[in-house]
Amino acid sequence: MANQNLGFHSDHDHTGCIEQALEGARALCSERNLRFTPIRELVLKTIWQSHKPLGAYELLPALAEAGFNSAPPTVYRALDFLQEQGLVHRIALLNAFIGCPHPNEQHQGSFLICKACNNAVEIDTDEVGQVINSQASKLGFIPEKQSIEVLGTCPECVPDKLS
Amino acid sequence: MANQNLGFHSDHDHTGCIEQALEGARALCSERNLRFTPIRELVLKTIWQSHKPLGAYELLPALAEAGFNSAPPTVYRALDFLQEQGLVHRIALLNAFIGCPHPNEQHQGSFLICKACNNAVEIDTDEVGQVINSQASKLGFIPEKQSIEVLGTCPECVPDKLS
DNA sequence: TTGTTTGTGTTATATTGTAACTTTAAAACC
DNA sequence: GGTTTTAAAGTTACAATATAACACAAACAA
Repeated sequence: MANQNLGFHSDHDHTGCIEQALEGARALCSERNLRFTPIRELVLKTIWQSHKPLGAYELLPALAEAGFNSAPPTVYRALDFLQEQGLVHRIALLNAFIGCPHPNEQHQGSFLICKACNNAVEIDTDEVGQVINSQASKLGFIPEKQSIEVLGTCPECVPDKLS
Repeated sequence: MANQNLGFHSDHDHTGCIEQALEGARALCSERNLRFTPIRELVLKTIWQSHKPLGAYELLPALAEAGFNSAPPTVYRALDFLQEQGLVHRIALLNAFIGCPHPNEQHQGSFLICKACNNAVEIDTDEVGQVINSQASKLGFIPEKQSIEVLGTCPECVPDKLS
């Protein structure tokens, strides 16, 4: 799957990202015999409108527009499903959700998050993740879920770039 | 400062942890010419009653008991102050706060969190933190704040220990 | 001691997330 | 095809977390 190592790039063809994500999700659900319902698809599609994490409540208007019930439980259920399947990640620092560019590979979902433009980019932390896990094991701790998130400023937003 | 490498140990003298934390905080504030007010002290002390992260609202009763105003802003202000000074960390995955055993050293605050008993232990992630930061830099990203949190099961709570 | 800054009191409300129950629609079975 | 079973969505109500805005008071600085 392409487009997964874009980094912070404002000038890519984002339509491609969306298409790929939806296509990938369809394939994945079909493989796993899961129902990729209209609501789930719409939520995923809305999340993929940008590379900015969206809050659950920001997804409600899209549901309303499409004629669905737009109460919180609806969107949280869809988000739960998408998270369980690895199609979206939740960013704890922001209470927000973002699409995963490679839902098939088993991984945690680590992010660089720009405070200025709000874009978030998923990074590969398999190696450091293993270091952390082995450190945990030494303390007798059995790790299950890891969350690595970095707040900062992306290259598009660094001051000198702007001047 | 002792007691900072306790790991998951249910049987330590916790009074020591509390005393040390408060003493350290007093020293730190005095050094930095900051006011360690009764409310700030009480909030810190309450947080240190255990090694379990506490939600902001769980701190309110202690304020009420001591005769202070116990509306949310009071506790959030104290928490903001304590966080700024590195005396407590916020655990994003839990929306909860925990005391920092070594507020003097510059660091991020990474945690192993037990889903069963809720205890959280701070771990040193300076090395992996640097790896992540250099990875970020390669993408032109300027990191500011890092959050590393691991959910799992602590040695006191692993099934075989219980049987 | 008079301003200025910092901390606290207070009210109200914003934001995020769930519980519990009903209704509908899809899938599985006969 | 019709019936049962299960999964998803609709709906209402509310819980949990966090902040805005303004009033007041105590500490500090000149």
